[in-house]
Amino acid sequence: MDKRQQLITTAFDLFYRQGIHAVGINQILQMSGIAKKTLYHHFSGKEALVAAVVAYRDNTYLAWLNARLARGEPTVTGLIDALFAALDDWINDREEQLTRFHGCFFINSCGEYGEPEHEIHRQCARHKAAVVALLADYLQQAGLTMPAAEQLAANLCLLKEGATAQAHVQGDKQAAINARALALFLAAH
Amino acid sequence: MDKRQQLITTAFDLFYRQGIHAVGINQILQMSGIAKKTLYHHFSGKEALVAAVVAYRDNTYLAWLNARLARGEPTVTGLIDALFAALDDWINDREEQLTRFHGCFFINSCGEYGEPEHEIHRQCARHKAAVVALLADYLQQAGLTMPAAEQLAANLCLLKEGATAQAHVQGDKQAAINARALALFLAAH
DNA sequence: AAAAAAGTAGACCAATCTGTCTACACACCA
DNA sequence: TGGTGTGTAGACAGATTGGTCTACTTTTTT
Repeated sequence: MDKRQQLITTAFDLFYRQGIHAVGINQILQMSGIAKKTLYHHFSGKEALVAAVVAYRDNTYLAWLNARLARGEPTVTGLIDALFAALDDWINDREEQLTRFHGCFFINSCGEYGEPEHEIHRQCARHKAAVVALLADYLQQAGLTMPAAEQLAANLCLLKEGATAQAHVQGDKQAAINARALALFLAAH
Repeated sequence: MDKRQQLITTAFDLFYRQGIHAVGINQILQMSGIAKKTLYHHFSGKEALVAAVVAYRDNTYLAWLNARLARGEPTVTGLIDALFAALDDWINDREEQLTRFHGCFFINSCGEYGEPEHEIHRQCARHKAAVVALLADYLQQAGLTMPAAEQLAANLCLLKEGATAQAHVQGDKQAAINARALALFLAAH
């Protein structure tokens, strides 16, 4: 078990639940049982750890979403079903690999690094772009031409972000189901 | 020139831009030029100040939204136009009273107070419910019956949250325009 | 077998955090 | 006239922050 990876996953758990600035280095060290020197051997400072944590979540989330989309039918409605079924599972804590739902980690992080010029903020923006691109790719494979696929992917992500925010802030556990209905309605023209 | 109010607005500006936990009491005091004793005279501690800041933003935002909705035509499409025109103005920094756009303060705050049981989180949830209720009220006045008005209001808010998140994280300045197109399409059946 | 890399515990540092306190000033009102 | 409420500046306290460092051990590679 790689100590570097242990630090990242422990830090992610704490950051995701409590926010980044609310969690201290010592808390991460204590919870993971790793020495301070080891942390500073792998990371130049807290900011570097934060960047690594965001990158880790980026990978984890994209891999999960990709697997869930691949599992569904390769049609537009099939992909919409797969997307919002996945979202529903996440929101209702049926996906252990994503940790207990506390909203979107990238949106949360942008709340703490509000300036768009900040590197952490940029990383989050890149993640969101990757999600749209992934979705557009699947939609294209389902028969949509490129401008239409990108357009629909962006709209589906808008619904996804909205549902995620509502689920977290308001505790609306059915947000994904509602969003799916809107998405299917939209796709049906 | 109420010192209490000065503290709240200064704290809001800093919290909104940098996040709550990233801003210290002393920074707020220095920026507002107010003595520490005065702060602790008005508030029992930082948490109480945070709560007051959230309540302040709750009032400000609802008042602004109410004014913008009242300005529009009292029809369903007129309200949708008014809602997303307001959102567009906010995102593109044409609304000074709301401070430069840094996403939704309530979503950001829930990122820092992730547990739904936390009082700050609850305050944010109540704000979101109030927004939905305000919108439902206007939709009802536009002729919709109660269950339909509430349903549409919730869906419009889902689009609004999605657009807000996309605008902040990805810097998508046209998010409100896109969301309006979806909303109008939805309302037209 | 030796060298290099990765690990340990925890003392230590300067800075910063929230919050307390003293001592004093001004305004308002009974 | 005297009390109450609101304000000031800033020293101070105790905890915690991110980060450095020494001295030592374990693991891996050559």
